[in-house]
Amino acid sequence: MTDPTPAPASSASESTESPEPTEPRAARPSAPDEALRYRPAEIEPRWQTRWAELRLYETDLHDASRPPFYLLTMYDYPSGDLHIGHWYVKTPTDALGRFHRMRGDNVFMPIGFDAFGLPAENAAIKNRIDPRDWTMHNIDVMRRQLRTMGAMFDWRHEIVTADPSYYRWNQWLFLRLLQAGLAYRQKSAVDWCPNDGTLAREQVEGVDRHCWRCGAKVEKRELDQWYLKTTAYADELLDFSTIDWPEPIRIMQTNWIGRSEGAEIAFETAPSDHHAQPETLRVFTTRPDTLFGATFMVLAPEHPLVAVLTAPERKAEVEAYVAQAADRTEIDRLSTDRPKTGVALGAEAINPIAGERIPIYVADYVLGGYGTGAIMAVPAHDERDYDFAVALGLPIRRVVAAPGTEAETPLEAAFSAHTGDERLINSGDFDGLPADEGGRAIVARLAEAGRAKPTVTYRLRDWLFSRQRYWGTPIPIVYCEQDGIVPVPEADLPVLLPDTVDYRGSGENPLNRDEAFLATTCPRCGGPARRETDTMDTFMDSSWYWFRYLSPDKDDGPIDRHLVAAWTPVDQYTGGAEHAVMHLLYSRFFTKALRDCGLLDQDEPFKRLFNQGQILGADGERMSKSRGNVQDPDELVARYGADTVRLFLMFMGPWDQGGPWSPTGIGGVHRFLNRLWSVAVEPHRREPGVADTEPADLAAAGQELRVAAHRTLAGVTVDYEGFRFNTMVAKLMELTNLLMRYRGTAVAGGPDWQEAIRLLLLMLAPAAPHLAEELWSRRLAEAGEGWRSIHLEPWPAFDTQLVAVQTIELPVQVDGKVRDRVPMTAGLDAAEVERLVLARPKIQAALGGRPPVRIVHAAGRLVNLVTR
RNA sequence: GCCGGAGUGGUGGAACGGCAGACACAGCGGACUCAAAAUCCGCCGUCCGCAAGGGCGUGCGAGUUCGAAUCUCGCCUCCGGCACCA
Repeated sequence: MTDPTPAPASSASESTESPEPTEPRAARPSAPDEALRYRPAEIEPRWQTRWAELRLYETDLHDASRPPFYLLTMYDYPSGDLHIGHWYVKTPTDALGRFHRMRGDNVFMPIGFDAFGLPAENAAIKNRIDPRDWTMHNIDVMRRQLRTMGAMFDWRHEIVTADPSYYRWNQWLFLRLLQAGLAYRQKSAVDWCPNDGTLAREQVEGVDRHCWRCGAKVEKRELDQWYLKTTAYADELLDFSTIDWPEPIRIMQTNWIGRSEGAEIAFETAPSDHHAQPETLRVFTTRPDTLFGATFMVLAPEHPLVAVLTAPERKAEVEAYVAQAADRTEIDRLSTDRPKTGVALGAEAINPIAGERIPIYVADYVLGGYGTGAIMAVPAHDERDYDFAVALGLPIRRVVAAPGTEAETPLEAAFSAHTGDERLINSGDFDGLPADEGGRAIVARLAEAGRAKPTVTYRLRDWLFSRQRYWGTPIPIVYCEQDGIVPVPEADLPVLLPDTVDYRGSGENPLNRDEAFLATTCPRCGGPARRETDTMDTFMDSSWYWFRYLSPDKDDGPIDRHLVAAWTPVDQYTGGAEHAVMHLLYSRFFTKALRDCGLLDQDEPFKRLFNQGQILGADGERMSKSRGNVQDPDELVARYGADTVRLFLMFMGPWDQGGPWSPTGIGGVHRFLNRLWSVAVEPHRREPGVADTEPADLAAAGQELRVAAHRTLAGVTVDYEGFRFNTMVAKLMELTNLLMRYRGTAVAGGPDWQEAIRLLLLMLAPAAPHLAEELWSRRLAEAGEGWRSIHLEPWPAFDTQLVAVQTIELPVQVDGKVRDRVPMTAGLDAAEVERLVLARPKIQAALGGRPPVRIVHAAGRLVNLVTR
């Protein structure tokens, strides 16, 4: 999704020098029969075709006989080709879906493309091609690449957001939000990228404030913009109680929303020669308890009262400062270690509780966009105010002190500790009150006079929704000289994006020059009107796409209420954590907004979320064509087959961890599949050079196999449930290695062997679907049974008798150090265990004649003899 | 600066209060081969020791516990997010 990978620069892949000396398909003269060799290049396309013919992955959304399981993976921006990172997200997700399906769920796993967005336009400008052609071509390439994964995507439900059949409903939904009062237009300073136009706050990254897509430095510009009222849901968005999401994401969203409780306090300005009229200056503070310590006030440079209150003799300096603040590069403005600057307005305000007159300053450390854009400055108890006061030589008055602190002890830094024991000082009637209580009392006293009220503010801003770009959903609005802003009637949707665009090599929106698009009539008065040329942020597309997947062709509404009720919220969503505060927050907002528009009956979009890690380039940097560190999966698939690539990605490490890409080890996974193949296909064969050793006890060996198979099954089941694919693969390797040991002996081919192979294939089916299917079909044919896809088999149940531990080797510690391992039957009582343990010579030696003063039993796991 | 996450063999990792290093990669040795490749088998934290065995080991330092890679506190390093939010 919204992958910022730039347009394909040049034909990329210089043939990656593989560190593997392995050549998997080298001729093996010792294998006489071609049909007995594992050849993924032959079996994988064959089964993919067969599955498609059988419509194996076309989910019947109306099948009520099985529980629905909506498995969603973030759709992709069609940047032109898949890299290994796409496989890293999608193939374990597919394994999870297949596992759920075998467990009896009706799994729906759709796929689509986030097709609007800037790279298409950048490519268009650069290469003089149509963004639509570029996008659609890329989608074709990616469809083909996605199919090589062998994933169970239901392609009948594919979505391409740049298609009018999709974006028409963006427009329809926007009109509903507008009706509901959740969309509005406002002129305001916005972050502006010279290449990419307007950026959302979230799209500006880093200390130097660069564009998240192109990296260019972001400027400020005043524009009329469309906004969506995300802030209306700030409190509801803080509630995660009904969803199971990773804690880091919940924390990031919580911080992003940034709720603070405090009070709004109204100060009056003191009448002066140049401004006799008192003005009200509202401030927001989280520390009303420190009101008596306010020794000055600060307005943000954008504050409307700056110009009003400035004394004539201060005018030049104040205006210069404001202008400088506006121009100041964002690097300076945002750097927290920059010395505080500011200038006095030459005006004073009156502290509403103390009656004291305090000077008013303008300073850029106060933000125009937060709270009221003005603060009461309490240097004694706020670090920033302290720095400012020191820089300008302003008074600092302590009003809160810990018990036992001398009230007049000079402060060397702002005192903002909060243990609950602090008391008010220098605060008139309020002296001696605990800080919390004092704050409430001060607000209450002011509230009586209408000069304060408890207030909550948020860091979260409304969603800046307009983009000055061509390649997006046109906002369905016209501007009429008579009627002003007029929504396009539903019946006239979609407002189509014109097919031909005239780029002139600039990032400026070509719609602004497109007369055929611009000129229209007012739906209200029929007079001449102009169309809105802004298009929607592409996060609009991704804010509801999972609803549309259920009924992508529905042409009388955006969503199918029945299917939505039956299938959503999404049961499991997978994708990258880079969307923590954008897509994942907008989607939650949007779901709630649609609910309040009466279109849905649910509060959250995604019940459960899993963030897989990110695969970086071999250099540890983000994979991108420009860095030349992209791993092409096609190359690996050609060499090893899709199943090996899938399994390798699962085996690399914990799925949520990611890490730098390294193909080291893929050969090991491939060898594993070859071994698995050979134990299944040629159980009786013995490799040249292997000694002829029959197990001494055939029955015991058989039992060992059965026990191992069932224990593997028990473990693998838990691993799939917990997304622990790496240990799942390791367990399958262990079982295969055990089978390998008995290959070519009398155990091979027997019932226990057959049982182990059967379970092994079923366990492997979600992860390596082609190989499992091939071996399964051979097995059925050999047994003379009719063919049935392994992917329609139920997940096997393990035998609890076999899984239960019969004998153990109990580790025995003396004073915490392991000294021996004692074999015994499981489940012995403590006395018996003790007797066995103490009889061991090694233990006696370790005790050295000292009797244990205490014996700790961890039943079945360990015994610790303590002599101290 | 604040908020997250992570530090375990040569490497990816496993174990998540109870046998540290499962499973792999790389390396070393062997079998097979005229030979090589492929395949199969074995060894593989570190130090002392011929061995048996023992010492030391999970970023550093304390602590809790019979017992800590795992829990607590304080540091260090790396990665991600936020960044004057009053």
